[in-house]
Amino acid sequence: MAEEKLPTRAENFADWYNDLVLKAELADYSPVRGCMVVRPYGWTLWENIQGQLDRRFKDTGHVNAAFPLFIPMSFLEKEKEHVKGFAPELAVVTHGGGEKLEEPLVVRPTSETIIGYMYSKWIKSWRDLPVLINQWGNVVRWELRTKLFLRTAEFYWQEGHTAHATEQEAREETLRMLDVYTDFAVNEAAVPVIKGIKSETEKFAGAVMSTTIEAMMQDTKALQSGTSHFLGQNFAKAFEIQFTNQNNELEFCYTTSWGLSTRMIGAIIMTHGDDQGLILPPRLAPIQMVLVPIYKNDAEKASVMEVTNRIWQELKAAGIRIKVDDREGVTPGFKYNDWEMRGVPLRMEIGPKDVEKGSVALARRDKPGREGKSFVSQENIAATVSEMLVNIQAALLERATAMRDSHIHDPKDYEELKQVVQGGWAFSYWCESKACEAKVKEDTKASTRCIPIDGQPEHVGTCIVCGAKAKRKVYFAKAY
RNA sequence: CGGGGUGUAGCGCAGUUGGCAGCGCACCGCGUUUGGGACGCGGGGGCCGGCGGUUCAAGUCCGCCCACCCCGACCA
Repeated sequence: MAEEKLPTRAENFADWYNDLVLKAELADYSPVRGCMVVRPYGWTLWENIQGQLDRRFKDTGHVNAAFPLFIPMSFLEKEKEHVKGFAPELAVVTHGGGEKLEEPLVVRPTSETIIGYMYSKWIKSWRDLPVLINQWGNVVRWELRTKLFLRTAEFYWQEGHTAHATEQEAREETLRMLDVYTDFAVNEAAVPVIKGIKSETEKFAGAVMSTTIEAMMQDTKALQSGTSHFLGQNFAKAFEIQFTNQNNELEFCYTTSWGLSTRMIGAIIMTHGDDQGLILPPRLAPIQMVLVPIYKNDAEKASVMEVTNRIWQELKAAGIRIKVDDREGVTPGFKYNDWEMRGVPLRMEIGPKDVEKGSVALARRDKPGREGKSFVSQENIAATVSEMLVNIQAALLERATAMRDSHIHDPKDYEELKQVVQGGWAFSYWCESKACEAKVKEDTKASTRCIPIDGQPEHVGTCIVCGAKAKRKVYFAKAY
């Protein structure tokens, strides 16, 4: 049961986040350092995320499969950049069945290698392509500093792995899946994101090009919320994923990979939550509406519960995820706070006065106090509730977008850039040199987040750091 | 892995010159309550992070170790 208040976001955003995750019962610390236990409420949220993504993957022609947790160490070593990137954070199994293993097994940090190996077995002809497979699973990366959902040693995600005959097709796939993520984030999670391309230093180990969706949290830090990589022929060459083309010539495939993890839950928390607790977007919320019956004695209870049950049936039949909080011995006020902590988007109260008047009270989670409260007729209640959930979903996206846009700046010089990244993002011309990127990081702790795909200026400009000619603009921001 | 901090009931903490291990919340029982975090009465719960030392006596003093948290370097 949730109890007591959270620290405010202004006081201490990090503590607010941690406390909220625990008190809303999304997750808990595990006895294993850096790992988390996802509790039923958090997992149901993840299942809803999975459902929406999986639907989109199937709609774009992908199928699911499952690959093993263990990967031979030698597989990782086959792609030079890949192993360099992941070596420091690998968990390695050296023993099995009481015997030392001949070759150590890596607990997968991602599955490009083992899937590449399998693809080389499965792909022979251009007729076998494209291969469009997704896997839902867990991976392990031995992180030094962890934070629930945002960075844990083990996390849950999906990883899509595709193989194509041509570079163009693989590049299109990379961007198609980035669009899927964008559509999901914006329209299901109500998290506004900017899609763009990662710099050379920020890209995935082994990729030719990494793309990302970046979201701004309420502390203005950036959160990479999903990534899609064009891997070129790097993994195809490492694992000999080859096919015979229509001219009977042997060619290497072009591959992609793309992933979105339980980190998205962190994005939702830090995008929408307030000082009362979590606020969940209705489309993903495990419980969309909680119904609190109110009564003083048995007579009132009988009449209130009659109406409560009728409305419960009606809303359930309309497909609304609803819970009746009929706990005895806790006051309605306690229940309000309890469900607000858990972020349930809408609350309905039914008391003796409502029974009398044929009304119910509705309270929107996104608008605290009187502003979010309304009294509506019991007539057509399913339509009223559905409409309100749609409105809440839209209001969350609108509020988050306004917050983000008001914290993106276009600094006029480097001095101003150093200022703005302390409390927002800078959108500036950049010459795309590692030196300038490193200088910003050194001076401000802000890194390049992405070169956005949309919204690039028509004209060339000058790099905000060194003044050299720059074709494109990039976002600089502190990041999680 | 460097710097700082904290370890006492599920959580948050107090514990004086070393002298019976406590408080608040939570939990259990009974009763009264219930439209914004109710109240009364009763109750259960401890390897005081671990190991060693000093002492008649250690939560308290000393040494070593461990764990976790925060800040840095690395990251979905």
